[in-house]
Amino acid sequence: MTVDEQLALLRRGTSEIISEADLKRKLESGKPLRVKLGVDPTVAHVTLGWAVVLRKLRDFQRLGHTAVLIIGDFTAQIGDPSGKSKTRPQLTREEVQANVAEVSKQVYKILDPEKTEITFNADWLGPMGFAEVIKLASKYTVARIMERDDFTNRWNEHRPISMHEILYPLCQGYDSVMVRSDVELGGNDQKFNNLVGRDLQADYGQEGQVVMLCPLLIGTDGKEKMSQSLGNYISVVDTPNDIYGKTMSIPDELLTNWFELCTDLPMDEARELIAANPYDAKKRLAREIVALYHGVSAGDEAERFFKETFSQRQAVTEAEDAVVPHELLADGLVPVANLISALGLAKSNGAARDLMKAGAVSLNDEKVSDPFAKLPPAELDGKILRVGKHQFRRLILPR
RNA sequence: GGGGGUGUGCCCGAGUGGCCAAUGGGAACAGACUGUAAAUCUGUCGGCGAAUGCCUACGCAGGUUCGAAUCCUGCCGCCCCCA
Repeated sequence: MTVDEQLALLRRGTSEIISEADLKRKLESGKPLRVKLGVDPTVAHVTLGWAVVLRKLRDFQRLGHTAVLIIGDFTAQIGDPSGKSKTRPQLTREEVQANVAEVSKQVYKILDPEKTEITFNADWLGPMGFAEVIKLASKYTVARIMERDDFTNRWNEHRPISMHEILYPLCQGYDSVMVRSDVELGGNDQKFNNLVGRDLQADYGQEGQVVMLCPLLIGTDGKEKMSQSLGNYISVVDTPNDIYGKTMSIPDELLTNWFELCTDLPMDEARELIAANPYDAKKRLAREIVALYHGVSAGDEAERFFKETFSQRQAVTEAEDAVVPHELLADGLVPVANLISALGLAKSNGAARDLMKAGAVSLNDEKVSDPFAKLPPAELDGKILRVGKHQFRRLILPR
């Protein structure tokens, strides 16, 4: 593959490359590049949003380069100032490692483990002395730090900015120095942080990294960036039916964005599909995404399930098994509301009853709208309990 | 260091002694419609409970009162002005 062809591949799904000339030069050098990606250790799932950059990273790997994942176990304690500036939960090293073990399984659905390095930034940020911190801080000016949107806005709106938040970009930038990254990938919201890395590397006598930014994937709510904390996400380990269904629920306006960032379908084809019929295009999108993480046949299967269940409204006949807890069997009649909350399908008994009143609960396609309904176990066994649009369970009696 | 202001449920934001689990808007969830889209309409929206009920909640801790989100004291956070 020529360098220009490589560039074309790498460009898809990115919004900015700083600078493309630098990237081209690095590719031409022929040496394997170290491509850095910062990872938040507090997340538990690889979402499609995160997958956007991971997939880009995989493109690099296919071209022979090395992915360098930096687990931000130290920086997580500070919390990225962007967004709502909420302090993140502090995790111990052990918790972080357990988390990382779990998440990396998901990450390797996309990345090639052979070409992936995983490092923890507490390894170098943790032991730094105050003098070293001061030295690092001296490399950057307040004026430059304040260029960051989030800081500018908060400053103008008289909202607080803590000193430690100002150091956050420096921590991330220092990571780049420590791993000697050639390229750093990130979402658009990481532009400032990643540019600090590029600058700091120069200060430490290294060649500045190329900064590659991907647009943020809008979540299933159609409004905010996809994120776990907002609950508007699809995880790559969601079941095929869930991935398919959640994808079908995104607003039409997101189609172009999602095709570009979540699939490998050529964009000309995607645009044609969308122009022809958004609904059919969305089905194609959903099928493509399922296929990416569960295989082509899973995509077809999910589409069939969706069509039968939602388009044709056939009764659902297959669902995850759920055992009726034996304590609910004690007096011979099972209160349905309690069953629903016990199975985690509603937050509380009260919430379950609210759902029943609203007509959101059914057993084998028959509505159970009496909030105090109690049924003999025999009438539950083997039946499909449905709560809301997309929660299904096949009820099993304990033996 | 001095002076002023402010702190309410997921968010914004009313509420200045009882009728307040707390008006309104947004979000969220559910129902109808539908393409599990959009738009629209309807319902729910602190927890437990079958319930007239109980518990928890209006920054935190105390106090006044028969009774406080509302009054008092102290503390904490945040903002503004001055130094």
